[in-house]
Formats: sequence, C-alpha cells, structure tokens
Amino acid sequence: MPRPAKFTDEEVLDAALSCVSDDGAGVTMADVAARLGGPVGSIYHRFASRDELLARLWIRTVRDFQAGLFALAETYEGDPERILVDSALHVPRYCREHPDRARALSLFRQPVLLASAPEGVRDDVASLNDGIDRLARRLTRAHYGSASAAHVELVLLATRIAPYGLVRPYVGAPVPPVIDQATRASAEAILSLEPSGRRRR
Amino acid sequence: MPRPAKFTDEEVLDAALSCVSDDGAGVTMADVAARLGGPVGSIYHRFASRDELLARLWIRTVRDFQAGLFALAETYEGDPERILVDSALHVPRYCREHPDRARALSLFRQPVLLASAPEGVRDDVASLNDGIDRLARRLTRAHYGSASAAHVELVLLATRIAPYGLVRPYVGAPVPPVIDQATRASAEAILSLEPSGRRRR
DNA sequence: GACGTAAATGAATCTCGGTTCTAGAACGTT
DNA sequence: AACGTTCTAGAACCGAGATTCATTTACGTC
Repeated sequence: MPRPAKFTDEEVLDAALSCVSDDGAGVTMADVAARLGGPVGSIYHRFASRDELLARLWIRTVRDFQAGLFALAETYEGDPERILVDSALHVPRYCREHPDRARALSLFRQPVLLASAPEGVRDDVASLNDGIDRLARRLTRAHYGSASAAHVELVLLATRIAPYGLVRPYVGAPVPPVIDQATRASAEAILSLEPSGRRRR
Repeated sequence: MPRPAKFTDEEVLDAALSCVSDDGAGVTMADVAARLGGPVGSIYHRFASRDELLARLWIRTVRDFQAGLFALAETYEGDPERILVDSALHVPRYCREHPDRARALSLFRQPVLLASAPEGVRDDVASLNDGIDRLARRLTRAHYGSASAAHVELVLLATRIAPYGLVRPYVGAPVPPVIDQATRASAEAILSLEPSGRRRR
C-alpha cells in the first residue's frame, strides 16, 4: 500500500561507511546523501539525526567485527591460549581486509558513546559488549584458571587494546605485516603475566 | 611604547590546554577566551586561527613529551635495551602525571596534521620528529646492531605505538598500574623480534 | 601633553552544515 | 479512479561557532 522504499537502512549505512572511510568523523549529511544518490530528507526519514546515523553505523561495524571473534572461538575449542592469540591477530587482519570498516570502528569508543548516544541507540550501545564479555570471561578462566577482574583485564589488554593500539596509526592505509608479528609477540607476553606483574609459571 | 601585553602566547596555550582537557577536540574559541579571562579577539591577535592555536598546543605538548625521552636516553648510556624499555614506560608515566597534556597529545597525529596544518606551523610539524628519529636510529643500532628501516620500525612499535595504544583508552581517566606492566611486557617482546618475525638470538 | 604603536575588546558578520517542512510520487486497496 | 499510507525530494531555516573589524586602552617618546 505505501510507496516502496527506494533506499534501505543498510544502503544508507553503506553510504555513510563509504563517506567515513574518506573523511572520517567529518562526514556531513550532504556527503552521505550525495553518496547515496538521494536527498538528505530521505536519510532523516530513517535516522533521527546525524548522531544516530553514525552511532548505528558504528554499532553495525562492531557487531561485524565481533562476529569474527565468535567464529574464531569455536574453531580451536580446548586451546584457550591459541584462541586468545588468534583473537589478537584478528584485529590487524580485520583492519587490513576492511580498511573502511576499520575507519568506522575508530569513530567512537564504547564508554564515550554510551554517555552521548541519542535515546534510541543507548540500549544497543550498553549491551553491545555483553556477548564478547561473556566469551572473554570464559576464555580467561580457561587460560588463567580464574576470571577475576584483574585476569580479565589482562586478557582484554592482550587481545583488544594492545592489538588495536598497534594498528590504529595504520588505519586508513595498508597495514604492514610487521604489525601482525608485533601483535602476536605483545599478546603472548601480556598473557604470560599475572596481575601481580610476575610471569606465569 | 606599545601597550603592554596582558596575555602571553603561553598563557593562551595554557588556557587552551585546560579546555582541551575538559572537552577534547570540541573546544571553541569562546571557551578558551572564557578560561583565559579575556575576549576572543585577543586570542586572534596572536593565533591566526583555531586550527593554528590547536596545532601549536599540540606541538608544544609533543616537545614536552619528547624532552622526557631525551633526558631518559642520557641516563643509562650504554644500556640500550634498558633505555628502550624505559622509553616505552615513559608513555604511561607521562599520561598518568599529566592527564591534561595526554589529552592534548591525542588531538592529532603527525602525518594527519602535516597534511592539514595551516601555513605557519607546517614546518614545525614537519621537523617535529627529527630529533627523536635520530635518537631512535642511534638506539636501534645499539640494540640490534643495525638501523635498517625495518629495525627502526620495530623499535618504534615497541617504544611508542604499543605503549600509546595501551594507555589511550585511559586518557582522560586515571591510568592503572597494570598498563605499565603490560607496556613493559609488550615492549620487551617486540624488541626481542627480528624483522623476519623470528626471535633474536 | 600630543603622538605613534601594539595590544585589547567585544559586538557584528559570515559560514557551514544539521534539521525541518511542505510538496510530490508511488504503490496497494476499495 | 479516488484514497490512505509511506516514502522521496530538496529548498529553506537556523543555530553554533569561527572570524573580522572598528574602537579603545596603555604605554614610551618627543
């Protein structure tokens, strides 16, 4: 009965992704509309504001990134250290294969967005890490024999923060192979720490 | 003969630093003027534009950060590995002691600023890393016995990129001690790599 | 004490870009 | 074919904030 939609939400997000890939956080609604091949009004028909559009783009991208991690975790069931190191390596791999999405990932950080996100997406942002946090706890227990906050933090540093820190300067450009080597070395070293700072075993 | 200056460049930069510490890259000229206790016009009297003001603030902060590295390098002359690991640890230390300056450091990255910097500061940005690069090459040669581009890159990853990546999520908040442990572990691990990816020795 | 200079001052202007709003179009239904 | 609904369309609106500029101030010199 209604007029058929010419653009889907996903297409708008794709256009936004493409713009973000070029201009980073400086995207304008006019840019996105031009990329989409439509007027700005059509975008506002689906997204309440620029903030919401960018937040949704970020959320979609984070979910896509996390999907790779979940898939990975099922591959080597029973070898937690291997899963953890591979999770770390997933970061440079993902950024190399999807430079545009990598750029979108660096649009926000969860705690910051949680504070400033528009009403409609707040909840999605809040629950975004639930699944991945559960996985992290499970792997932490398997690796360390404990899932204390301090142990989980080490795992997070080794698999997420350090790897992302290493690729970040290369986001927007080709990620050289040495980053993967450094990521592996760094992850293994951090995973060999105890929260006290001593080496394990 | 002229009217005496009420504000110095440094005071304006201090006010800008203070604002950046609160609002990050979102500072407005009005914010800075309010913090300074003067009108916006006075700021434009010394800084041609907002871009220039922020660029100069960033440059001043980077120089301050680098000064610590230079001082450090003279301390343990003859023990390159110790200097390198300590250089890595300088990053979380600096960010913990100077949270406001840490925030200012994350305002730009050199290659990006180099492309977009206003005329007057372009040269300063371009030469900003000259000294530190020389130091890095010297220490790379001392540590690896070679200062090939690949070796220098490893040193850069170990002492600058990985450490900064580890603290970055904490910039704007207290930096926990575990970051220092992770930084040390990560730096040592990366410095034990050869460009081929193999372990040294 | 008038003059020249450099600085301060802050209201007015300009610009950019997000957002709104009214009109028109496309479709199924009755 | 008239209608209801949902979407496209894009020009107009509007606010935020950077920048400008005419004026005033404070000082040393002649």
